Amino acid sequence: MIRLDAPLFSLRDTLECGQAFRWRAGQHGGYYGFIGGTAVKVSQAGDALTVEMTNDQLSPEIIRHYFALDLDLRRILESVDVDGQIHEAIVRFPGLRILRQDSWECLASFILSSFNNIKRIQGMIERLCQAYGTPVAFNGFRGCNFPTAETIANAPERRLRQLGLGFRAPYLRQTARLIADGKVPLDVLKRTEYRVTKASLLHCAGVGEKVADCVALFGFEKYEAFPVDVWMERAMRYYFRRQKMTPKRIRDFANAHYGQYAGYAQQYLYHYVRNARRLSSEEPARNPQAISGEAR
DNA sequence: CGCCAGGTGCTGA
DNA sequence: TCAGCACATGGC
Repeated sequence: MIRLDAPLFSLRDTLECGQAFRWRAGQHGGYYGFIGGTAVKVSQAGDALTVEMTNDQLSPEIIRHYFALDLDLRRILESVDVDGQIHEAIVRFPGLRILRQDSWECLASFILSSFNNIKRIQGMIERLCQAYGTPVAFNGFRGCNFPTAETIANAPERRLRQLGLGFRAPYLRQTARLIADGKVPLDVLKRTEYRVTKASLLHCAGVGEKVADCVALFGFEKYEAFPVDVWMERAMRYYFRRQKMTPKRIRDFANAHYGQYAGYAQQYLYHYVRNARRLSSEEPARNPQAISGEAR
């Protein structure tokens, strides 16, 4: 068991804000999931973060890095706290941090996310892991870690469709082949600047502007990235009112408005409009999912 | 039962 | 460059 000091950190908001799809809440608090292929149980009490795993395979440094506890979140939030709406989101969900996920898993996951809902994305990924990942166990927790690009690249498209991946099956397979063959070098893209990383990701099948930004933000620490989906368009009505909104205009606006950590602002707004906007009297939630679906 | 979901790729103007 | 359309599937 490892204990870490985790000030200004919310495990729940961090794991349930939709950036990662494989964490599961345990029966008695805490979350089960994987860090770097190791099965773990993570729980939080106050500013103390506890990570349980088989004979402490992961170092405190690895864990601190995964949860981005080394970043000065207070300073980041101050830099994006530029208007009433983002301020509300920050006040409502302080401690939400952007994880440092495995880049391949992140890329694959967000290819599956397109034109889809989070519940089903989770199921698809789970079945993919059970079919092609390697089994890992920890106490009563049994799971499979995420399959490699090589494994997916060699999986028959028909089998992937049987897992319920639908029309995304060929996209995932083709992209897995690109990664396995080194045509898109993920390790290099960690070190390149945002524009370069995103441009490279756009070569992958099933990766458009939005998915590329998600992967840049969640898998490559590119905090300028501002993924625009339907929820973000809803949040942006606060600024655009009746003006014509296109994803590109929204991204340009966000980078100018929030600055170099626009991606952090995006994640706070995303979580906020999906979970807390209904607390505001000005605009009642129209989508049922925002009320009953994944709300607490 | 219809609508919606962390969109992308393709086509034709 | 951009609007319009098909795309698999399941939760609600």
